[in-house]
Amino acid sequence: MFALVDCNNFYASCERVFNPALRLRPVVVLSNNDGCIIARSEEAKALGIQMGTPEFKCRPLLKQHKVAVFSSNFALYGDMSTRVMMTLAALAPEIEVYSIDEAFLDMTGFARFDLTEYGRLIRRTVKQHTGIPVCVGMAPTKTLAKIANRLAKKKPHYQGVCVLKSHAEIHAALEHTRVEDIWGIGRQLSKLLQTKQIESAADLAAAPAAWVRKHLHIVGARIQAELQGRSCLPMELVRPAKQSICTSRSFGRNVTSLEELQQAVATFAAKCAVKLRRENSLTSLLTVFIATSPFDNSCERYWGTRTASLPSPTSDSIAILRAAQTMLDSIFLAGKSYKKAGVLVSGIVPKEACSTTLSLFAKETPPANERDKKIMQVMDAINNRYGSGAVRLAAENSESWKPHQERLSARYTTQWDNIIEVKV
DNA sequence: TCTGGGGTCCTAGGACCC
DNA sequence: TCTGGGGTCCTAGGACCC
Repeated sequence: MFALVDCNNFYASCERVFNPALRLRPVVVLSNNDGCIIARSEEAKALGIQMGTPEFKCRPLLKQHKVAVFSSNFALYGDMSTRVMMTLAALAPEIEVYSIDEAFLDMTGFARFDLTEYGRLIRRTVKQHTGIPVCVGMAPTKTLAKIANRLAKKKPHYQGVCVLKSHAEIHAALEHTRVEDIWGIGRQLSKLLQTKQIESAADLAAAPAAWVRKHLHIVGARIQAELQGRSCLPMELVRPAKQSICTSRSFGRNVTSLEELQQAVATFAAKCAVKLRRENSLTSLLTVFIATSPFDNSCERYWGTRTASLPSPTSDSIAILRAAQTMLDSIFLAGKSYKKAGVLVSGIVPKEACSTTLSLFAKETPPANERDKKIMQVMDAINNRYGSGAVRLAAENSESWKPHQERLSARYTTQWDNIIEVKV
């Protein structure tokens, strides 16, 4: 058996934990740059506010119902996530952290327990330790556990815990689940399935296997097997190293000058390098992109992108930044209003794998490499102790392009001097 | 005025190898 | 009339996830 534990309206719930007055009010959380609504409390959902709606489009509604609106505060959500996961890790032999607000638990060996009762214990414990409400779904495969979790959330009579064990329970759940609500079936595949009159999860489970394999490929075949109770997706206990790392932002206002783009790209490049070092990885491929707004109909959209391989794999902020700046120069077109930029590193290799690999043509000699490595170590150490941004490269600057974050709550759990902001 | 960010996997097709 | 068989690697594009 697998359990899927999923936090309810996670970002909105995080804001509520530290501001109990919000318990009686609808709450929404915005995406970066205060653009779209990406999390809603139950009350906000009841008002008809849709996921992904631009904030400005529902501003009157938000105001009318006195909705509490927050900028996204990832320092807070990330830390709260860690606390939830640590609590869950103590409640099961194995845990797979699937996303910031979800984890699979291995329930093998729990057969002699009352699983529903155990699910309630999980809910109570997470709520007590962190203040975050969660729902629990349990079933013989991950895909079925996802379905169980969805029912636990949607049907009040489950009281937050749904266990699908017997054939009858599973079949009833599949009949009440539409194909587009199955984990791994998105908009396109749903459309295809509709044309074949496959509308419920039960229909998909019963569909001819050869047809599924041909049109939904290997991924769809796996989903079908999982719906039938054959487990194909094992627990993944260690997170594999990332294959690519991207840092990108929409700008708070239009940016036209190369200088401002250079500052943005430098900031993103340096952030990618920090993420790489945290992963103990090196990159060998760098992509830089800049883009105009997709919503501005007055001019044609420009998406400038360039990818280049680096002379040797690196996680050095300075080396990555230099390469990124050169690439930016080659895609910059004067006279355009840029709304977004980003840096992506790929071709990632583990640090140990190439500690001794030197480039045949590299300009820097090994002593210079060693010196730069030490600089990065010192920078990381200072930033870990005194907060990120305590020291940074001079080229990094977010004065002019900084995204909007006008309704940011405090970093209640990661910043000492923010603790006093707690209001009861 | 105003519309997010960060990932993964799979497939098909082309280039290339012997 | 007629031109093998079996691979790998890379990339672009599409689909999906949170």
